[in-house]
Amino acid sequence: MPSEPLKKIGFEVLINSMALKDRFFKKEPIPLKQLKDIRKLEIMEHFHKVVNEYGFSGTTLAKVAKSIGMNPSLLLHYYKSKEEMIVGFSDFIICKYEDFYLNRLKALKNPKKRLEYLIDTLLLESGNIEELVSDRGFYECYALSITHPKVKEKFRQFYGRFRKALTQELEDLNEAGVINTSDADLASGLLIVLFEGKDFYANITDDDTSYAQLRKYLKNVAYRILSDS
Amino acid sequence: MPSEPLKKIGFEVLINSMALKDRFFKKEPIPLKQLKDIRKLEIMEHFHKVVNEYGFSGTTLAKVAKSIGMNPSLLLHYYKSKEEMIVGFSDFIICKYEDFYLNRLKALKNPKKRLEYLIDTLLLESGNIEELVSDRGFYECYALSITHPKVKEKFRQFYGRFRKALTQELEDLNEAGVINTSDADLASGLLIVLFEGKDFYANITDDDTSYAQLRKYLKNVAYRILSDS
DNA sequence: TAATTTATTGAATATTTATTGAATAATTTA
DNA sequence: TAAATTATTCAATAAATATTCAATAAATTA
Repeated sequence: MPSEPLKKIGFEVLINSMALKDRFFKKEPIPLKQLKDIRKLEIMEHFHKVVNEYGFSGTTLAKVAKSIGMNPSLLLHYYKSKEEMIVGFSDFIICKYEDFYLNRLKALKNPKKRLEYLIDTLLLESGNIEELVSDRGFYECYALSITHPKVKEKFRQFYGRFRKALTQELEDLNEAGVINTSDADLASGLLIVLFEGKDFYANITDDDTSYAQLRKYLKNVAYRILSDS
Repeated sequence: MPSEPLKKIGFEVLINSMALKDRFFKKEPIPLKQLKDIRKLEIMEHFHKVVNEYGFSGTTLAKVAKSIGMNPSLLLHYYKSKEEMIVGFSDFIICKYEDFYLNRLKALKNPKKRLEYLIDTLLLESGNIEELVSDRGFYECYALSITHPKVKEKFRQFYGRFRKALTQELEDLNEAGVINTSDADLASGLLIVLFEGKDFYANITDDDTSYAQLRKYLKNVAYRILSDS
């Protein structure tokens, strides 16, 4: 029995629906409409892999295709051009971040737990989401966004949402009495700066224990600032 | 009269010696040994220009050569390969940063002035060194450093020096009584995190006044943390 | 089942790429 | 001045690039 088609599939949906991919790999029949989205996701994942290793400058359609075991021409059946793939990749990367840093927070209820989780994920955790290494793909996109209007807009929209959500969260925590900050908007800006600065730092040091100490210190700094206006 | 040849010219020297370049543009005769270094600097400056616009992926020898008005083959006379140009470019970028953020500090004497200058340059100033826009070239190099051992090492060395110098500076300021921090090393780490986070933020917002407020807030945060252990 | 749309392959292509080597001009060294 | 080194230009090249097109297979729709 074919599962009903998803109305509008973005990466948000697909990333969390590994069931589809499983069926794909088990060679079970998949409706075309879903196949399209699975293929696009598959392409993005391997694009990510290749960019992480070679950067945009070393990422060719041939390499991506080979990584999937797919005919290079097929890539251009799902993405009209390499340019479109790159823009799509920015969406993909941003989606991953948004899912990890925002959507997870929504699950927790207890204010104190929320605060702890928030600060720990943002400041105490090291490096990158899934892997231990820094995510070159992300910084490639960020660098691109500096001159690429479309990609820049995507980043600005994302960080706009990010900051807004953080501000709201801080206001809630304020209300709940677990922090005490007079300006949640400024404080959320500080958190993002600390967060991105911390991730940046991950790649420019090889002293793991010193870096761990620094993150602990950043956490304390955040608590100090948040607990007193 | 030909000026005597510089013993060992790195970018550090050349960047601050525009006199040589002036003579170059006035078509005055220049000794070969100096020409070599001027040419290499010239190539790096135009490489920077092109990378800032197109990223590494769009930067070709042809474009760089055209930007200078130089024969493409001549590029490879001064840099053996494109790879060597890219590695040289990382040096060039790091040199610029080091000159701007470290060497300038050494000029000032009065402790209070030094503190002000330090925090203002690191946290209050917006965006990038010379231009108003973020420096794509810098982030291209940073992204490259994630997978490129040589470039990574250059970045680590630089930030190692940066942090060490900051720590020393904070200890001096501590001694002079203008700040009061129990761990200058951790505090210097915090400053770098704030600094890089702030620069990162420049490109992901279009609200100039809000960004200015945030930088002012970061400055205050830094003073608060530095003035009390 | 028939018609139509989508998926996939493979070959072909025009352009661009970094790099090389030969030849000439200019400059330095002896 | 003569010899040697360096700067510069130009033409050539081999490899790789994204993209296109035609052909076939599979799935959807009618």
